[in-house]
Amino acid sequence: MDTLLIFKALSNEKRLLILQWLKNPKENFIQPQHLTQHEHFDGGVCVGNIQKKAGLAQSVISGYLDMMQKAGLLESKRIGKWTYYRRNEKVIQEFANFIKKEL
Amino acid sequence: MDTLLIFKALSNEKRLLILQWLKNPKENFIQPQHLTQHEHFDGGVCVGNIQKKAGLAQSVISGYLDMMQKAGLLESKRIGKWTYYRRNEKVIQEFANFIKKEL
DNA sequence: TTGACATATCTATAAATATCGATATAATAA
DNA sequence: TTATTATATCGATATTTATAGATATGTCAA
Repeated sequence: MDTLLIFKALSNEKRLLILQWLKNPKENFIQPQHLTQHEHFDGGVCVGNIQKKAGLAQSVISGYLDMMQKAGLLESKRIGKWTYYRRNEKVIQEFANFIKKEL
Repeated sequence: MDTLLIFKALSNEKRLLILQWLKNPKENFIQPQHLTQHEHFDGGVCVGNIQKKAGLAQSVISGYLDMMQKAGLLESKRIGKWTYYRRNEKVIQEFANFIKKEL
């Protein structure tokens, strides 16, 4: 876990919000029609819907999500045309423990 | 508590280290001779000693410490010529709770 | 009061980050 | 195959951050 990368990823208001929004995808994002039941990536939201909610250019959001994934905060899966992103709870938990014990 | 300010303050390696060093001032910094017992600011380390440990210019460290104080992570007290900085455990605890519950 | 020292503030520059629009790539639909 | 849609990458520019050195301010000691 690269703690510094995580702090950098979260030192931006929109990225911090995105991580929090992803705690409740159903309440915070338009629900996609694209997914059939069996290819579900549970809790995942496609780039376009995150972009609509965040209100920044598509290229910006794509870069943000990539950065957050590289920090370990998110994980993604491409299904057809769409890339779905969701929280990586394991890393987030690890980070929370680091804060509690080492910070 | 301004969470975003805290994340920004900690999104820099040296600032993150300073906060961690201040958990154990005696082990991490030269002990100052300047303080008499009664005017002690327990756990506080003067700017110059933090600067020596961090290895950046004095003006940079002064700015870092000010930024960390504005974020609430540190508190300071001027005693004579020296300004002592120490951790603000209350805010750090609050931040840890935020991470655990809201992140 | 002057000199020395600790810290804070100011100025300048280089590097990193934020952001957009345009284009490239990948997948699907017609 | 071609057009359309979703996402990723590229190129450009503006803003922010990192950093140093110079100077100002505050405090103490001679």
